[in-house]
Amino acid sequence: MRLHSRSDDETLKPISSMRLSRFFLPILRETPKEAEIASHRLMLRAGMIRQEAAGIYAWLPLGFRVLKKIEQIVREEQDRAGAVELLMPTLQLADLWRESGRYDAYGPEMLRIKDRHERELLYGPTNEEMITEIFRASIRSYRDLPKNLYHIQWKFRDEQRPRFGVMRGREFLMKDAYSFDVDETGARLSYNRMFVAYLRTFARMGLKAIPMRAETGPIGGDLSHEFLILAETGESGVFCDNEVLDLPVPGEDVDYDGDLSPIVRQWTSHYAATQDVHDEARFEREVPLERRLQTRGIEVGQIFYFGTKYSVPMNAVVSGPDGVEHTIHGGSYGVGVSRLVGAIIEAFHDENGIKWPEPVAPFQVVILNLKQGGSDTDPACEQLYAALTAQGIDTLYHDLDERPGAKFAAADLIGIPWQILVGPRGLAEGKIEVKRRSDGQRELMSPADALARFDA
RNA sequence: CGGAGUGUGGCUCAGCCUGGUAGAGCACCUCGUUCGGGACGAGGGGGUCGCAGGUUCAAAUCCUGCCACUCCGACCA
Repeated sequence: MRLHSRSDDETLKPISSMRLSRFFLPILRETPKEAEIASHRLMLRAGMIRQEAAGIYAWLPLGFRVLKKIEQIVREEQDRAGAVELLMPTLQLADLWRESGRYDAYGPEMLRIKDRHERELLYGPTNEEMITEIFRASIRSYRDLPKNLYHIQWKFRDEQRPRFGVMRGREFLMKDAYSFDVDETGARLSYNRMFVAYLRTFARMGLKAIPMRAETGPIGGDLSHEFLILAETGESGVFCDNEVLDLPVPGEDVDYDGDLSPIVRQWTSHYAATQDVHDEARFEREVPLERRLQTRGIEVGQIFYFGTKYSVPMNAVVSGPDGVEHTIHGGSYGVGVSRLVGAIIEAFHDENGIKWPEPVAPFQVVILNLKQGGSDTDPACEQLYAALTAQGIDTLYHDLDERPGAKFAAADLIGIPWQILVGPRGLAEGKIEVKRRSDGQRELMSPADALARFDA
């Protein structure tokens, strides 16, 4: 199988187009009874996931594509902000967690297992201990700081009650980054970099994510923000000044080495808090009545500054400019990558199915051959499919011998942003129809015009 | 972890109360007619009825235990 093709500009580009006849897309016509919320229902119906156990899902090809797209956006923005990717294992030694004191503190949410030698292991719910161990083994000088290391890896938290599909699974894919600085001043700069990176990350997925002051929970520390997207089905109650919805998101050219505090200040000066930390008196004092927004939200990320919580017990120190050892100041920064798949669907769907924002869509375009086997439609579809693929557009060609109605329903369900309808009726006039999934807008045009429109 | 439920073909469900050798719709296969918003007809394939015991001539159905899953609540990226 060819995995790559060489395009005109000599860069390697993966071939991501697909014929439905070769794909694996087990669409369900009826809604499985266990699915309560829209994203869970639609992910099951669209053949994106299959439940294997409570809170544990197999990612089928369509869902996997979206997961990968989201993961890549997260990765690009972490890299842009100066974080460095690595990959830590899912299994960790219990002894490592005894060093920080969390092995006993964490409770039954942590999955504990033993190997054949009776050694105690755990399936990592997070990686502060391990990254601190990795850091302290190699970094000795303040001159090597700051550092921010991250990985995108599967986590396991044995939730008492998993629900809402991938929004609250036990196994989930998370990006977790860890910053190391010589003092609190430096750590707060690292915190701000992640703050800004998160604003950009979620905006690139088409989401309005609002940073809110948060409790620090079992991770510890004294400075933390949760990033929530607003959705009625969210698990957290939120109170905020609706002006935060219109604040500008920093562009690609943001200087991560510069002073980011004005951006952070702008986003944090408006009232925004989850139910846990909500202060009604302050809310009423600071926000005029007409701007008070009380709704629900889905947490898609959280950032913490936790100081020396792990570096003290685990003895992570560097030599400072003064020649003496300084305990490093740390922060951790999580993004729920798999949760985002569900969260995005919650934000973008209608009664017919999903409406993917283009940056995370599993395909950009789906071609619907309205008369499979037609002497005019088949070659027209083949030409479009080949040309779009050559243009670098991820295209799904619905080439199954199904009735038009079934193809329309399937296309709406799986939510590809653009549908190209190729039928004998339009083709008789040399036209095909381009339909935008987000608003249903349709336009008749020639195949050549359609190709021009999608010329990246 | 408290409370409430559910396990019957891939999916949605009926059958269980009142035991008698397993059904429907959708999906799938074959043929034909169809074909711009989930077609129709005819024929066909597919199920250890969650698992293990027990009662009985006979268990999807009654009894006991276990397992899995779901929902409400408390808790969490």
